Amino acid sequence: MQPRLQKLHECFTQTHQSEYSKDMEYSPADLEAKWQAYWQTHKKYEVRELEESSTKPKYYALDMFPYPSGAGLHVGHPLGYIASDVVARYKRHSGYNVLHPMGFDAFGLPAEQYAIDTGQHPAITTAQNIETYKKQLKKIGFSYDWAREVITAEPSYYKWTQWIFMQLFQAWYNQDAQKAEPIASLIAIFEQEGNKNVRAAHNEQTPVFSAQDWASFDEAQKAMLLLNYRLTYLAEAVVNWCPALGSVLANDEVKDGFSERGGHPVERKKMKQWMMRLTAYAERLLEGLNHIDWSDALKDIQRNWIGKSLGAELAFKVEHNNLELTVFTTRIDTIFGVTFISVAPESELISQLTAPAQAQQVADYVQKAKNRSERERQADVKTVSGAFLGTYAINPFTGEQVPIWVADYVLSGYGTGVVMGVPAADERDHRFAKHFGLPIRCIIEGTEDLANPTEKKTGCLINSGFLNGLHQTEAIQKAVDFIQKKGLGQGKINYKLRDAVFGRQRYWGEPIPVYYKNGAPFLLDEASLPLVLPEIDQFKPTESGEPPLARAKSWEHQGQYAYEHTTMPGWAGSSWYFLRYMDAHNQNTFVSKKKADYWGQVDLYMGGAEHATGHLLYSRFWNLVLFDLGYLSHAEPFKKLINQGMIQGRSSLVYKRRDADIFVSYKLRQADTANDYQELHVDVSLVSNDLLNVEAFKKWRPEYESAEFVLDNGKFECNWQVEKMSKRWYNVVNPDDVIARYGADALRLYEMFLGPLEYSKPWDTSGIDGVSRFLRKLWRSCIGREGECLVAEAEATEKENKILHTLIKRVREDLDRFSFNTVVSSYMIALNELNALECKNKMVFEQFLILLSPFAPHIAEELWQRLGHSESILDEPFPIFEAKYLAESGFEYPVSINGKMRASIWLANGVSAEEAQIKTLALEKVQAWLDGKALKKCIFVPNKIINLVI
RNA sequence: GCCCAGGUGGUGGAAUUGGUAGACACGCAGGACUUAAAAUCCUGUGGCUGAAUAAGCCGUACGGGUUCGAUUCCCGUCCUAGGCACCA
Repeated sequence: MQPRLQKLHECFTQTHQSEYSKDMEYSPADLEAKWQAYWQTHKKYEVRELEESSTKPKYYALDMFPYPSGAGLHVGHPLGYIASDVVARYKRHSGYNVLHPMGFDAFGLPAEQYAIDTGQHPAITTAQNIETYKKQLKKIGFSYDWAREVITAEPSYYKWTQWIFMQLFQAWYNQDAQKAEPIASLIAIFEQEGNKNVRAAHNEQTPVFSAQDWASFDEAQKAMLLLNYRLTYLAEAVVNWCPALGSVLANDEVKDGFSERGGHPVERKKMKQWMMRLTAYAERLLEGLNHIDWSDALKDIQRNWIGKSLGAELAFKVEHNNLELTVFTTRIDTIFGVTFISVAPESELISQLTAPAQAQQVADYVQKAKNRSERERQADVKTVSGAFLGTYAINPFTGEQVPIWVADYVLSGYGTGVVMGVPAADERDHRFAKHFGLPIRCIIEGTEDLANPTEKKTGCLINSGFLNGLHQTEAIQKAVDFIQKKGLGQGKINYKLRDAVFGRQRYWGEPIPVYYKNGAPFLLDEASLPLVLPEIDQFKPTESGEPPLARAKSWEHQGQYAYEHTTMPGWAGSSWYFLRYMDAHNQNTFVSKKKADYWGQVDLYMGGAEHATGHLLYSRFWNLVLFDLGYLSHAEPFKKLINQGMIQGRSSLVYKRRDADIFVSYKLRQADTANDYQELHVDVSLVSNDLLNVEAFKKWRPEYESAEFVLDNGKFECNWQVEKMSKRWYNVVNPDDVIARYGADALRLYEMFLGPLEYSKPWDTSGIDGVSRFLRKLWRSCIGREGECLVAEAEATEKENKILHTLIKRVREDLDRFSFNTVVSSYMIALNELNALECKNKMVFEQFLILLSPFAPHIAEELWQRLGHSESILDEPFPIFEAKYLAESGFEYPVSINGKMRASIWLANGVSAEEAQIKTLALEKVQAWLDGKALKKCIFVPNKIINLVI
């Protein structure tokens, strides 16, 4: 614990452990340690796969495992863990065989950056951080089966990450079968007929060869050709290069031209890289979303990222040339509005398309456009630039001549890298045409008089030949039919999704199990896995810019062939860890088919939405590949997924006058407009209920030792604001401190009580008093001042049963819809009501404790024992709701007049509408409101409401 | 710019299918117990008018609409957070 908190903490623990001995007083520190030790020694959370004869259904509750950072956990991290633990425990009470594991995503940049700075091996830093995390997690009382812990950086784990890489390498995507197949079946086709007729996901510039050609190739040539088809392949590609990190990054690791980790600038660079053929699965990744229970928001993020668009590809002939330009468009219906064609600056056709007179100008422009960094291009999206090539293409629909331009708004990587310019229907084309004075031809009815015709994008077509009068969908259909009949092109689906870069020029990652022979990559034997990360003297790149692994001494395959020097990215290990938990110690395979089939899909996956386009996409991809190859029986790994919100910090702010060392209490500052104030963040541990502990503040900030503090009514009030929990704002709250003061049960209850799981909400430590009070109240309801048990066997009264069953109903219903916050409040309501009745019924409290135990397992175990049980509460069946206890003989109806609640009336069940009306009208209050006016209508909804219209 | 989610007291939030808006909790105010404090318990607490624990008016971002009845459904506007962003 930080020293400044130490004092505060001592002060609190003193008051809490005052006059009573431990047996009498609710003392979370003691009983939580006791039960955590009990669970561990009795292995209460170790789970086994069950025999087929067992009737217990399985349930797999999973948390996104953490990257163990040096800072340790703050109270925001366990939010999702607590929720999934509540579900895991609830399912266990409900008779499920529950798998609830935890592990660590242990490869990653921070440990490596630290290694570069200090020379400390990242394995050591990582191991230390994992220890800290585990200690913190264990204090919260999770029901994790630690015997199944996985750590991605351990050779026994990454052996299988490498093995999966090998499966991807040895597979190709058969588009006829719509699935991955072993590469052997592709080689068989090549031997038979070459690659002419193969329908496979492959690289663009794959040469065409015959069976004879294939037979004549040597080993290295064959290896290079097969790379064009493998699901993981080595290719020259434009990648996101981050000079500060010395590594390439995947698209999801780059945000607005900066690296997501560290915020360093990222450049586009052409490099030879290991890639994953993610695009082969674009359609299935999209389609699979329809079969899983994820939030629509998250599915939308993935859908947008995959970016499917339906369109058409068609060829424009180039004048005085044999070339054809193929364009991709989603609006082929606007073809009659084409007034120019533009190609991307990266296009290899430019030199052939450029007229000699324009050559210099075009070369200059292309050079300039290529030199612009990704960041520059993104920064001024609105700047229009381009150059005329001096040549023309022919619009196949009209036979018209249209000029060909090069323009940097055209992306080489999307579609065909050629755009048909329709300035009357597309904003970018419009901007371009305006800037260069190209003609704009309106082709949609009602746009002729608009200053900017692109404001109206749909409507009846005009000036469009045989498409005139048609609407968008019909016109597209007719135009596509036309180009297909004429052989000009065809309907085409396009995806934004790109293949994922898989190599990283870093040390702290899984070595890629590949060596090079005659320049071609070859896989290691399965028997030589794992390929262990070699020791190196420094963790930096070599002087010549090679990745750190190039520093490894005599690290060669069979003593002669160089190993691959890049390592796998952070997402490799996390793309399959959920499978390893099922069979964590298997030495023979990554997961046995039997166990994978037993546990099947993850029933509940809890984690942050920030992984939407990274981890959650890559995991689905690997799972699909393993499914295709027959290792798994389910295509989608995560059946239900919940994104917990972020816990934000609640920062405390004080105000200091700029002209002097004078701090002024918040409200006085607000009233004072004459002076200018500086706003300062203060550590939230120095503030309680927005009141600053001035003496503690002076100790924390010695430079203000002699500053003046202007108090308001003897108190110094702070302002507050919600922002990200971060050391920088001094608003980080450590769960260890909260547990030391209130206990893990209170922490668990409070995190759930804060609000709906999916919401982001601020952490306000003062609110935890409420749940802490609730737990103490519960304790005192069961345990007397001498430590004696206060509850006894008795027949429960009608009222007690009603309270209990109301609670059972709410807890079950709310847990089934993952509404954790309302469950906590229903515990409070029930306890308040039982206490009002002075209930001391043993059965009622026993049932209450079982209902509570998923949220507050320690106190539930302790009181369960003190109520006379020798067995743990963990496997007690969850209470069953019985409607008979809630039955009422009537209902207290609210009576509203013209929709406003004015009175109420108790009516027996089964009362007729007529009788209800008569009785309601007889009410004095109703008579006063009627005031002689006629009743127009009476609405009677049984057990809901009576509404009188006058 | 586009897509998506949301906007309810001083604060976190509740109201599951359109049916008593503000449950539960924090905070605040007052009281009891105590030498005192802590802890505990009790009472009050959306705003306005009012002496009132009489009565009424207003009130779920704002403006309309549908309905006997709208926090909930529909249309428009504003704001906040997230995602995407020359994707043809």
